[in-house]
Amino acid sequence: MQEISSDVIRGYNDTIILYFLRQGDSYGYEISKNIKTVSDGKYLIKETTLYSAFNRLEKNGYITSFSRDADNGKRRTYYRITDSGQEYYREKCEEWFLTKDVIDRFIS
Amino acid sequence: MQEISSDVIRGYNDTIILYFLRQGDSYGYEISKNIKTVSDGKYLIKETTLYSAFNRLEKNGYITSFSRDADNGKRRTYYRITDSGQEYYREKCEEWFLTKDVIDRFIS
DNA sequence: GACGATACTATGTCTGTCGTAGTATGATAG
DNA sequence: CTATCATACTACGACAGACATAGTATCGTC
Repeated sequence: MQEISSDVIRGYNDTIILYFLRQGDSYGYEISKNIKTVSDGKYLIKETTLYSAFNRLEKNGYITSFSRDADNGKRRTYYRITDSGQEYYREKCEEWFLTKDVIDRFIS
Repeated sequence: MQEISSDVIRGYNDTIILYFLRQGDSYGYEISKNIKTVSDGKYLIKETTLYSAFNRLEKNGYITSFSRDADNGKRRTYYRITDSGQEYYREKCEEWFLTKDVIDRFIS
């Protein structure tokens, strides 16, 4: 099976995470499963990539985190998107359209 | 002016260079100008990025290089795409379509 | 004779991904 | 009742590619 480019995804992991957080608070494992589902298994994010993205996003003020006990008795770290994160997501979407258009010119 | 994502381009600089070499032998400065033209000035590749890409491409056998005196009396390093480079270009185009499709699912 | 365009090379920094490993809990199977 | 799997992370270090900065050298133009 042909693989997707992790060097391209690189620029959009933060955006992908925000995509899910826009739909409601979530946590690492769930987002990881959702990415798999939405991409039809074409993209499986690495745990380390995911959690370091959470840290970066929080440091930049795009998300906030809080711990909460889940149904299964486990303690999870949940993440919530901030207004600034919403704005960042919108900007990245704009950027994506432009970038896609430019690269398309070099593809035949 | 909205910028394009260098983290996305990152995965496609080699492909962009090969795009031009498929049209004929060329050299650094010319390719750099061509990238600017084709992208309508939206993407200006950095010199260091360009020349390190040439080195990588040659190391991987996707291009060969040779020196030749240009009209203006200057000595230039020209690059030529190899069969392997042609194949690599085609693969990267395939990959681009897949990657684009996956990322689009996370963009609204 | 200064300056800009051309045509590079060298070196080091930074960012994000990823490999590897480890910790800890709950659910499930044998 | 114990092994294994799914869940839910954290720590650490390696690596690749982009890029900042700087320097070299030639040619044409004013």
